[in-house]
Amino acid sequence: MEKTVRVRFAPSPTGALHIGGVRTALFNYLFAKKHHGQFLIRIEDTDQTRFVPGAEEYILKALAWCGIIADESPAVGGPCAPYRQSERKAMYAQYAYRMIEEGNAYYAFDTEQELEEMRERLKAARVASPQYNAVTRMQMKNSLTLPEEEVKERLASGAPYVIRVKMPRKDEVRLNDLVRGWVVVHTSTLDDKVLLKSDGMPTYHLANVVDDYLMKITHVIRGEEWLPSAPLHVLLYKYLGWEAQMPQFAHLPLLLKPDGNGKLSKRDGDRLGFPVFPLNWQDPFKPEDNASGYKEAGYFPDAFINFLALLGWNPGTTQEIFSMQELIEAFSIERINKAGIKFDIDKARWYNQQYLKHKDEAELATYLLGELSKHKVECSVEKAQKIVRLMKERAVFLSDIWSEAQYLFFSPKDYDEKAAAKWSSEAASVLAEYAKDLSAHSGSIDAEKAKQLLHDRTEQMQIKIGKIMPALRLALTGRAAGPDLMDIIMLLGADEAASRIQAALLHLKVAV
RNA sequence: GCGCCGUUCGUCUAGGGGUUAGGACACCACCCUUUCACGGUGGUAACACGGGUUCGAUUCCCGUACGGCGUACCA
Repeated sequence: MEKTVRVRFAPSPTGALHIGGVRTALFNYLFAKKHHGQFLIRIEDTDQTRFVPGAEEYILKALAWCGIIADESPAVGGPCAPYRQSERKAMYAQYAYRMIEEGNAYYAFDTEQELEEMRERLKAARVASPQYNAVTRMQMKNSLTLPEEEVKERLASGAPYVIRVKMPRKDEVRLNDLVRGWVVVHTSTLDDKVLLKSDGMPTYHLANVVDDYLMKITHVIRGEEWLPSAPLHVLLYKYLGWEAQMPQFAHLPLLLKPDGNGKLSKRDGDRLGFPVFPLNWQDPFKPEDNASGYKEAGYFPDAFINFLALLGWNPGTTQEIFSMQELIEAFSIERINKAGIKFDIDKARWYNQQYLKHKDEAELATYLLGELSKHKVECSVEKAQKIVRLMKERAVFLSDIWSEAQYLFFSPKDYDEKAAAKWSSEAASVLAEYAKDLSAHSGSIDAEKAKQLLHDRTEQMQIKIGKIMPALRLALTGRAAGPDLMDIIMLLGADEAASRIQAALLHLKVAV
């Protein structure tokens, strides 16, 4: 009988949740749901110096916006509560002590300065890997080098210490990563990582292993930046006697900068003009860390998720559009790629456009109505729906609908320069007559009628209808492009259309 | 530096010992159209390099190059 799948997303509350973190959460979620297991959120706040107020709320809110809901979390609780490592502080030390008793860890008393000196010394001696390890630890101040009496005294006096893992000098650790296959590392290349810090808090390495064990995690799905320390974690499971319960590992490829080198960062977003976070973020300490989010940029959560899901994973078919449910059904770890992914915002835009196109018109109309009431403009639901139908096929974002629709409510203040340059006296003369036709018609007018009037007019004046269309658009909207003009006249009404033409005639006369 | 991981069109990717190397985004052209967009059709464009193994390698192995990550009492 297979164990119930239990996976976790374990962010640390140091700021906004990066898009890469969202993807990691998503893959965990998809995997859990696919196997009818549980997805939990655990807050890794063991570094109190990096704690940022509001970050945890942000993370939870961001995931909720994405539709990633946890079965267990600090917010909803669960059988393994608490889900904040700071609240689990008392649980970790015992495991570190156990490792000391069994000879797999030791106390270390070195000061920061002494550690610094050691690194300098090793660097000067051109040591290949300057670290606190099986050979260098014998020159440091720890329970392996100090007389037993002195160790006892130091501990009794309350002197600060850390607990470090005693990395074997000559051994091999192997782990079978679900994405990468067998990874073999020699312990001689690993160092004596700190397990328990001098403030009594565990480091990530200890906390994550202890909690994953206690929370019965079956699969650890996390970013590739953890791959180098995975062998240490494997060793910890062994030392703690939990080998049989050790979760399987899957290390995800990283999201990389669109250009240049390195991981995708906040700076890339600022520089290239796209969000790197799901939601807007206001940093309580550093205003320069404020960031814009996909939500506020007008992306739909389902489009955003769809886009993210196909970064480093693919279904093996040509299907591109997936609902969350479809993603759950299609997802498998075997189809996760190994190579890093250069981030491409164009694909995200395309996804958003696809989703916008298929959005319910009533929903879009509600949005438009909301924007309108913000600007104190009256508009009926029916009219809003008509507008939405017109605007949505050339929109990528929700906000495009509003910015495009504005000229239906406010007459143009200025005119597109390129289009204005093509303004001809010929078109102007037709338009002057057409405005009169519209005025004569007065009141509401349908697109058919508007077209009929224009048709008659151009016929009578013997001018091709195509010649004056751009001018008409310019007069009516101030723009060079947009939806069908007759529909626009219908929406505007005959009188408003006529007066806009008059205004344009006046305004653009100079430019002739 | 050292360790680990990676490398198919510009980007995301499918594929895998014998294929016209497939799809999507972006780009270009044409069609549709009053314009823009949508839509449709078509197009440009890729197996990093060098050695093996093999009848045959883009696919398997080894190097090299390039890239990524790690190398904290950060996660």
